[in-house]
Amino acid sequence: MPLALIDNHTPTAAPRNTIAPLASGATLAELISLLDGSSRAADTRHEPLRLWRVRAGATLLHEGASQPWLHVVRSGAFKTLRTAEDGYQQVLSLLLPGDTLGFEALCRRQQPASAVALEDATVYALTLSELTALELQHPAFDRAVQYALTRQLVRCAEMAEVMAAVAAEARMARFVLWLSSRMAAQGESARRLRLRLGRRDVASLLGLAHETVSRALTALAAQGCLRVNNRDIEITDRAQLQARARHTRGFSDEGVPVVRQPDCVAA
Amino acid sequence: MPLALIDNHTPTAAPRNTIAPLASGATLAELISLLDGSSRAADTRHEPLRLWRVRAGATLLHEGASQPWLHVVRSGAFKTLRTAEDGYQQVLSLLLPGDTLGFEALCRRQQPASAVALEDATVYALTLSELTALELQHPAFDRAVQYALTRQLVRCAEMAEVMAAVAAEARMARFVLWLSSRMAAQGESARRLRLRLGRRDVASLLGLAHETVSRALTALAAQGCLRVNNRDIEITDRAQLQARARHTRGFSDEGVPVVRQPDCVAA
DNA sequence: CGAGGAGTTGAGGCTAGTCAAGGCCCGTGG
DNA sequence: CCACGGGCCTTGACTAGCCTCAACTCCTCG
Repeated sequence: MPLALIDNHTPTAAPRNTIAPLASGATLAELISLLDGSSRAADTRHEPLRLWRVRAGATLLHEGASQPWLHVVRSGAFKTLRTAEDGYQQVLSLLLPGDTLGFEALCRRQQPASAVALEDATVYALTLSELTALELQHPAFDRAVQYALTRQLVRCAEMAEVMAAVAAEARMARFVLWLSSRMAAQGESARRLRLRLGRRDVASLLGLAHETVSRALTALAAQGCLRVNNRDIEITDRAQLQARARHTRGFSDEGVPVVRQPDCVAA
Repeated sequence: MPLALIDNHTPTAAPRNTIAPLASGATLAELISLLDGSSRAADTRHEPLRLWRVRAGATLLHEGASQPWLHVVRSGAFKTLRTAEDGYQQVLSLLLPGDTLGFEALCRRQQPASAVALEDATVYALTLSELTALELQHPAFDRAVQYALTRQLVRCAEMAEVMAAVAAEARMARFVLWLSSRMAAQGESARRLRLRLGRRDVASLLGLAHETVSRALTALAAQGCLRVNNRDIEITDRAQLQARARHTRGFSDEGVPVVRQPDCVAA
């Protein structure tokens, strides 16, 4: 059933189908290795997994819609966003291959956020019942899903740490470092990376004005930490970039001894 | 239950055992209902689940330690924090009953953050192998764990939205509303709530100066949104508080009715 | 070629961080 | 018993960083 969902981000008519099923056979083993980050190409069994191609700019998930589909990003990138009642679009996260999409529906009736493809992408598409059935049949898949979910929890805490930086330059530096580590985890270069988001989206994600994002990037470039060309960033001095990331306003250094006490428990 | 227990935050030697096993028999059904938020008291089978009592101020999880224990908060509250190399303690999250603790170890060798009890608490304690065994034996438990993990993902996105508010007063207002909704989900009052964190911890969590937190609270109180007494907060005008939460700098309340979609489905 | 969006840069005002002092509540110890 | 000390919280004054507004350039696309 070739269902063609149409994105609504253009006030004019959407010309082509921006989301379409992909015929290529996808194996469960590939999905599992994608979820838990391992690169093992296990069994070659040919499970009938649904695969979708999503065009850049298309909206895969619609905020507020009760969405029956659960996704895992296979290639490409997405941003999630919530639109306030005044129309402001708050960017909430950046999703890369291996990340889950729409699993929030497991505990909420409606999707809490929209998901928009930042570039052409492919995603696995499962229904809730398919997910539970696969989990029951394949314990390895079950663990892989848990692995992916907890990994995203870790990512979330990392982003909280990025956001908690008080100074704009530090926040920007932390975000670049965070993205770098994510790219490294994907097997891509940790030095040269591509900002998939526009300045306005980065600003929204970091809670800054987009002019401040631009200024922070040029400032970091002027200090020799980065080389910036539009959305392409090269980290030229990682150590100094990390120093800038630490730099909270006023709190430079304090020798606070860390108390290390084991609150132990008898087994 | 009496809530005004004094915390022993003395950095000197911990006198007594601050974490101790609890003999009370805990059922798997109770844990499942705790995880997925339902209140059904299902089967009365007496599974030998480990239960710990944690004194206020005690550190349940140590950052960096390879921790074999996975926890689910049964009562009380925790904060998670990461200490930077300069000694600054960054508060990352606030955990309440039903939240998981330490599951990040499922995809990381080390605990990414410490967890400190804000008040006397009880937690379930499982080893990784016990978790997987229980999940294999009891599909309901497996789904409950997934439910809890995705719920925490949703919470994480909510916190990102709180943090993304540019104005300090708006950020504070959003945090109070967020906490209120969490307390309501716990079955407690959404109007009168108790900040479990000190001003300094709230400031750290929100990325503000603790003086700013204090000022924002008094400002919101002066506007009639709140009544503040130390860590006890009463929401006196929820509508105005929500208006303040929307208030991003410059984008004041212009009546721009864009799209009015139903906020939530019944029950 | 014009339109429009994205990015950059500058000027100015105001928020919020910083430093400092004081009040309050609790603990300890004289 | 009260003085003392050390937290936590509050308030004030000052200042700097960031948001706002407003240009301008560059690039893409129709």
